[in-house]
Amino acid sequence: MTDRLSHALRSDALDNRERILEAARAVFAVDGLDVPMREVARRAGVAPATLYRRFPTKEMLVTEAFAEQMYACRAVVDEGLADPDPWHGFCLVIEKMCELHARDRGFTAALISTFPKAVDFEARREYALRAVDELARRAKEAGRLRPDVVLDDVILVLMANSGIHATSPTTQVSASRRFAALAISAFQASPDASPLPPVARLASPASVTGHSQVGQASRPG
Amino acid sequence: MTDRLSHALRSDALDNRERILEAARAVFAVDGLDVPMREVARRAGVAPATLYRRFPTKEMLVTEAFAEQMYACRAVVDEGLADPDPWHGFCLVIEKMCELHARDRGFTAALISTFPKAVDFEARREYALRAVDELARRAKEAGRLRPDVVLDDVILVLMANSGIHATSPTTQVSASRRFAALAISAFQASPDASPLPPVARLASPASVTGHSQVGQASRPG
DNA sequence: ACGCTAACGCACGCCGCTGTCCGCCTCGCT
DNA sequence: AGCGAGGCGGACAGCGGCGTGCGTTAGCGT
Repeated sequence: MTDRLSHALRSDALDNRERILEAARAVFAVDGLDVPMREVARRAGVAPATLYRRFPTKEMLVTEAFAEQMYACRAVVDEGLADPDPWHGFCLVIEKMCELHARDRGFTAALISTFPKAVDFEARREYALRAVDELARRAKEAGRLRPDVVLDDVILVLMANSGIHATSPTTQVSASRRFAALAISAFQASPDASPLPPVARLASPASVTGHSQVGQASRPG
Repeated sequence: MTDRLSHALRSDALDNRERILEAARAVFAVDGLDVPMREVARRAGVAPATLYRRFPTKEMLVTEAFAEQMYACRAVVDEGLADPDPWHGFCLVIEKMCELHARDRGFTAALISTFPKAVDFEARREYALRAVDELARRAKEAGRLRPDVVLDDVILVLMANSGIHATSPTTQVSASRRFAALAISAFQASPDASPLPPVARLASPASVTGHSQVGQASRPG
């Protein structure tokens, strides 16, 4: 599909396109998605018109800019799924996802709430959620993940992680790492765990939330 | 100090002032702090000039609007401190704080990150942090709070809680409640708790963070 | 009741962001 | 090397929010 675009693009245009995307990624990562289009253009050393020609709407720019992040996202969940120890894989996913979002502020915004229309995002998102769901099922079967945890809880934690802000990128990832560890502590099966309040239905798709208990091992009672 | 202002205010001015604050609270709670000043004025049934006359800067408006929230905040920590069971008090503070922030999106923004100049906020904030610190110390002594938890972790959780967004207010508080429960699970002392990654130094004041271990019982080493 | 003065709101100018048009440039084909 | 189409960038108009000056209104004290 890249060819469909690039076959008609001249070399300088392609070059500019790449620089725009690079600049967009950089500035989105640091300042979030609310930066003006002109700022992206300025950092790319390009006039606004050029930017608008390549990416008529900000949504398109964002979608393209975070494509590789989406790949990273998929890679993380696949890595988690591949782990022989499901609990370890689950923890890995939590940690990596939190770090991913900590390193790129804009990606979180893009993924969580901002552009619901980007169908490509939706598909990948659902894939990731299904994978986490499966991982959680296995981790519960292994007795490491507490049984009353729900897929929405994972989303909850990811959303919460996006609320963490720090002054420096270093502090940001370190804070996020710490938070991920705390979240994992909360998810860990424990004999003296208090029951949780009713689940909050968030954005998990119906195809996954059909069963309210995430990765619930089919138990009769 | 209210008298110092109100003695010079005419009755209609005072009435408008109250309506402005009410409108500000309402809209800040739902939409956060990024709403235009004119929107507040519109909802209050007041011209922009009037709003600006009463509150020359948005910071002043926010400070006044959330004064009662700050009282509520203090009340929560005091209630927690007064609890004979420190762990129960600690949990109470976490829960109530999370709910407070869930119910009022703008308050979170105001408290956490936005207006560092509001000295009154700072003082109250520090007071609350000291109280939580003390509570944590006692809860650790009682063996209920895991010893490697740090005051910054509480801030971390509160910040994270602010990242939770939902479509309806009901879902919002329910999600936040669930999150608070998970956080408490993470904070709970447990024999099989994995060690935590290094703490992320956040915004806790030096007067409290002088000792890095929150509420650390004085141990030789 | 009357007037003084404070408060109100309309309307204005300013600024930053958005998105688009048009003349010049340059890449790429021959 | 020359030509043509596609690309580039400066410039422009529209919009929305911000903060303020000024004529008018209405509270409050006498």
